[in-house]
Amino acid sequence: MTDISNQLQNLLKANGCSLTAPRKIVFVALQHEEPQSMHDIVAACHDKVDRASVYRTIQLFEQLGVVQRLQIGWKYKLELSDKFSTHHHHLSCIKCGRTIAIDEDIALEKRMRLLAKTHDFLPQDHQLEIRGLCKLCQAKS
Amino acid sequence: MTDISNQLQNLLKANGCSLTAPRKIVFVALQHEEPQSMHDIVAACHDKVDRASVYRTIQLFEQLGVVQRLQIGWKYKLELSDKFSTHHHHLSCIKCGRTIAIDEDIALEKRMRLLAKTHDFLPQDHQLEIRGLCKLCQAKS
DNA sequence: ATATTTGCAAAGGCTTTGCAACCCC
DNA sequence: GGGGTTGCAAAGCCTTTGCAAATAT
Repeated sequence: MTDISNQLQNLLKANGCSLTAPRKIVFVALQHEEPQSMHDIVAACHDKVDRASVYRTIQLFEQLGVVQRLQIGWKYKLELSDKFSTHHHHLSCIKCGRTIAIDEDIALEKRMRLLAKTHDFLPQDHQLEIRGLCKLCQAKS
Repeated sequence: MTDISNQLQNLLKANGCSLTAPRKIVFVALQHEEPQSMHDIVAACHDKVDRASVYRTIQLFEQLGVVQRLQIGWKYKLELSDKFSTHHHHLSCIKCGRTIAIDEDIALEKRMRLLAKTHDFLPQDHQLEIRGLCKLCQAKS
């Protein structure tokens, strides 16, 4: 068992749940470069996990902070949260719909912490989406 | 007619649409301190605009950049976009669900522009959500 | 007069739920 | 054995669409 799925198993166990075969399959399906729609994930589990179970698993994962929802344009997508992948932000192209992940930026994170502090807010996690045109789509227009 | 609804009318006109009574009502419903769910907006238009027309109007407004969707926790909400309100970001409390708007922060915006630039990305607009505990909920725990 | 917009009702999708069978500890 | 899980099918939402009537320019 890999480190990461071990971590998942522990997290589940700590909450009285177990790492079952269907959950493993959903977890693997989530390991994808770009954020995916629920439809994508169901498709990626095709014939192996029932749609309802995928929904239930995603819901559980979200409660445990394994997965997070992103608003990409007009629809939401899912991806592993920071605990299970590296912290990053998104550039999403309004033309081709592609999402580019960008690494964490220390200066940005610092500034955000400061902002939260000025509002007596205790930050736990955050999400940044920059919408615009990607390099390829700029070239096309 | 106020400046702002004049601006809306011009924008609609420029796209071959008109500022009808139902659209005005939806626009007014959108002028709310916190981002609202579709359900809230339909309710705010109660008995005056049909649900389908609210959906059509919101869709149109989104295409024209009047309205934007936010992912607040597990559901999306709607609010007027920067053109029709001041640019800001959100602190959303994972306990009480309240959303606090925070003003634009020059340093942050600058940093984001830089980030986009390093990725040859042409930014048009962005959205930041910081999740955590608000002052009141921190006090409670 | 013509094109746009609306309400109503019905269709379509997406998501959740009830329940019996199944699996894990 | 007992609680957590799953698949299946059905129910429930949320959202979109077709169409005739109403409205705007």
